[in-house]
This record gives sequence, C-alpha cells and structure tokens, in this order.
Amino acid sequence: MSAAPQFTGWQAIQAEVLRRIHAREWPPGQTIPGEVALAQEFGCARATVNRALQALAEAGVLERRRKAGTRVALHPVSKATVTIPLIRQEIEERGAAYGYRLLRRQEGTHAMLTGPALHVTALHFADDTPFVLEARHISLSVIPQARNETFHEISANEWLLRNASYTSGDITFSAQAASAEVAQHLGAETGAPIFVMDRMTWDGEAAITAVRLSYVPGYRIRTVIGGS
Amino acid sequence: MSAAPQFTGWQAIQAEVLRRIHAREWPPGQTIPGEVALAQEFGCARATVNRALQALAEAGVLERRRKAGTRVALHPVSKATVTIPLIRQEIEERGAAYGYRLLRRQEGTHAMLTGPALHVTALHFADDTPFVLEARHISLSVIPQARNETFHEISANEWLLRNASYTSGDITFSAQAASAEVAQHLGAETGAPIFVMDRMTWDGEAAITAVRLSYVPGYRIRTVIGGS
DNA sequence: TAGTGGTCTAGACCACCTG
DNA sequence: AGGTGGTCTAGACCACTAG
Repeated sequence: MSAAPQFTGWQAIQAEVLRRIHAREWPPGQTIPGEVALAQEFGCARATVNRALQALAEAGVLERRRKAGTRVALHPVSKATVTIPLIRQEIEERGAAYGYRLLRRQEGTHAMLTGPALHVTALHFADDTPFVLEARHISLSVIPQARNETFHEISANEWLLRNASYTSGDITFSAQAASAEVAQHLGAETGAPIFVMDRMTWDGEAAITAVRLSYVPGYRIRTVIGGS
Repeated sequence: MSAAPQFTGWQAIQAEVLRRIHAREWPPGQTIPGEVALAQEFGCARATVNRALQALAEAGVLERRRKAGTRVALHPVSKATVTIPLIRQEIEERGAAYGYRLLRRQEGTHAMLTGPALHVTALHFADDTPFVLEARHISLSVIPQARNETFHEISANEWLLRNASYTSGDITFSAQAASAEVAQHLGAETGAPIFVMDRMTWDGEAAITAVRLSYVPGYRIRTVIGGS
C-alpha cells in the first residue's frame, strides 16, 4: 500500500506537480509556471516537462491553453474508466466456471439496424447460476456471415469479437425492473432491480449490432479513479 | 458526420495505423513493423511514430512490449470513460433549473470512516422535480471544517470540491430497489429500480467521504467508446 | 545477448490565443 | 504582437525481455 515508487524521468516531474497541487502550493484555478521555467527548475529538457504536464492535462488535473498557460483545473473532472471485459473473462476472473446457453435465434428486423437482422438471445452462467442475459441484434447486411453461425457453442459476444471490428460505440447503463421473461431467465422476481447495459457499435456509418445485457440482481460495476 | 479531419503529424500516423487495422491489413494478434521501419516508411522521426503508437496502446488498440514488438490487441479491451460531472452541471446541461434542499445533517460515525463523521442527506432537483438523492458521510477528523458548514445553501457535493482534494477514489454502479425513504424523496414507488452510484474518496491513506447517489427512475448514464 | 520500445535532449518551427 | 503550448527532429542512452 505504501511502497515507494521512486519515480524517475517525466513521471517524477508529474509526481512533483501533483504534490504541489495537493499541498495547495498551486491551488485550483491558479496558473502554474510555464514549461521553460519548470524545465529550468527541474534541470531537464522542455519536452520532458511537456510530457508530464500533457499526461496530467489528459487526466483532467490541468487545463492547458496556448498563450494562456497551464492552470490547475477548477473542477477536477472525475473521469472514471470502466473496463468492459468479455463476459467469459468477467466470470472466470471471479473464479467461477463459465457456462453458456443459447435461448433463441431468429431473423427479423431492428429499429436501429438497416436491413435484415439476426436476433440472438442467450444466457451466460457463472457456476451454473445465471449471470447475465444477452439480447442481441446483428445486422445481416453488414455481417452476412452471421447467418452461417448457429451461436450454439459460441456466444455472439465472442463471435463478433473475432469476426467484426468497430470504429465507435455507445454504451448506456441504467436500472430496469425485471420483466417476466428476464426475471425467469435470471432466477429473479418480476420487477426486481436489474442492472442493464445497452451497447451499440458501428463500423464507420454502418450499425453492426445492438445488445442489451441484463445482469443478475446484485451485480455491480466497479471502477477506480485518481484525481486531484 | 463526415467532416474530413485531415490529420497531420503524429495523428495522421495514428489514423493510418488504425486504417490498416480496420482493413485487416494488420489482423488482431499480428506483430506490426517496428518503430524504426515505420518512421522510415512515413518519412518522419521515430519519436513521432512512438507518439502515435503509444497513444494507441493507451487506448487498448495495441499491445507493446520491449523486444517483442508491437502487436494488434487480440481483445480490443473496450474501455469506456465515464465522466462524473458535478450534479449541478449535469442538471444544467440538460437545460433544467438546478435546485437543492438539505434534508438532514447530523453527526455520527460510519463504518468506512475513522473517527467522527458528518452525515448529510440532501435532494437535488431538476426543474423542481427530484433528480438525485445524496446520502453522504464526511470524515470530521480529516475535514474538520465541515463542522462549520450548514450545507443549507451549498451541497456537500460542491463544498467538498472547494475544500478538499483527493488522491484516489472508488466508484461502483448498481441497481437497487428503492427503499420506502428513497422512494418517497424521489417521488417513486417503493421497490422501483434505482440507479445507484456509490463513491468513496481518499486523500492518501485517509478516507475523506463516502457517498451514495440514488437517481430518479429512468436515469441512465451514457458513454462513448472508440475501438478497433 | 541482441533487438525492441521507453525516454531524454537541444534545438527548432509553428499554431494559437490572450492582452 | 508576442508568449505559450504543440509538435517535430536527429541523435543518443537505457531498460526490458524474448530467444
């Protein structure tokens, strides 16, 4: 917990800058010395200072503008990075055995997808206990080879990772009351609070897939932040 | 939607590398040419290539190891960055008028905090409609000046931003059934699915505050990802 | 042990923006 | 208009690690 990282190079500068911010030597909103000045103080090249400050700016700790200089962020915008793992990985990382069962597979259409769509519903298990219900729609005009896959042995979740790539995506998290169907599959009571993740992915302008993951009651997603 | 960004410098290299990955010229798992080779191909300095590849590695698109080289990530780890704004900001960005009301303020203790703690419960409104219930515990041994604040006019959410800094934090998202009290405050029915965010922040080893935000039914958190 | 990425340097030019 | 950060360069040394 208290190991001394003993930073060197640009990370040492980053650490020192962070120290001064936390120590209120450079209070929020204040303009800190320019890169040249800091480079001179730390006895290094300006590029090294730049590297350190740029990383802090990306983290939201600093705000940098040309000519205006670098200021300590007034509202240290908390950015939490949520890692979205493969469902199989997530289950196995919990030390549980992964299980999978296809519930339904049929062609149809979907409001967010152009042309025909493949609808796949499946359950993912952790140690034989339902963990998450996957309800997915795959665009058959964009990913026609999905027609040849039964999704009986491999989940659409994993199959798509191997057979499709995306350029952008959109995720929303919400709490939903379990419908009768969802409740039944997850072994919960109808109306139970369900953590839901809706994902939409695109390849350029083409919508590839839309998926809703309904997690078993009690599920929680966790993340860590470092701030100022 | 289709504006031509016309990248230059290291961003152009980044774009080209991404293009080759998406075009499957460099399939997942494959080792791509070394920095020197790419620098020669693109006619730039190695540092410029390094900048581009390093950014992609940080985004999870590439995996880099010394001596082994740079490989296209097999599982493009989806990292979604969730921005945690000030509650006031979040409400105002929705075009609603922000409102605040303190519900309770009392001293006590808290399992996660050492020493005495201040317990503050408050409601945040969007256009006179309850938006989120804030139940917070503040460590009085770490932030003693909280004793002098009534939290009648300013929320603990904002007050802490001005009066405390943190070095690390921990956030969990979950879906919870509304308790009778929560339901009453949010104007929901008991048992309704509530999106809950639990946050814990630390300054070094000292726990500063623990807060639970219970959002009004229908609330959703949204984020965008760019991937491979 | 040799090859790869990680980092630093000293200098330079440029884009941007505030005063 | 001038100062600030953003970026590039050419070269160098080092740390790590795969073979």
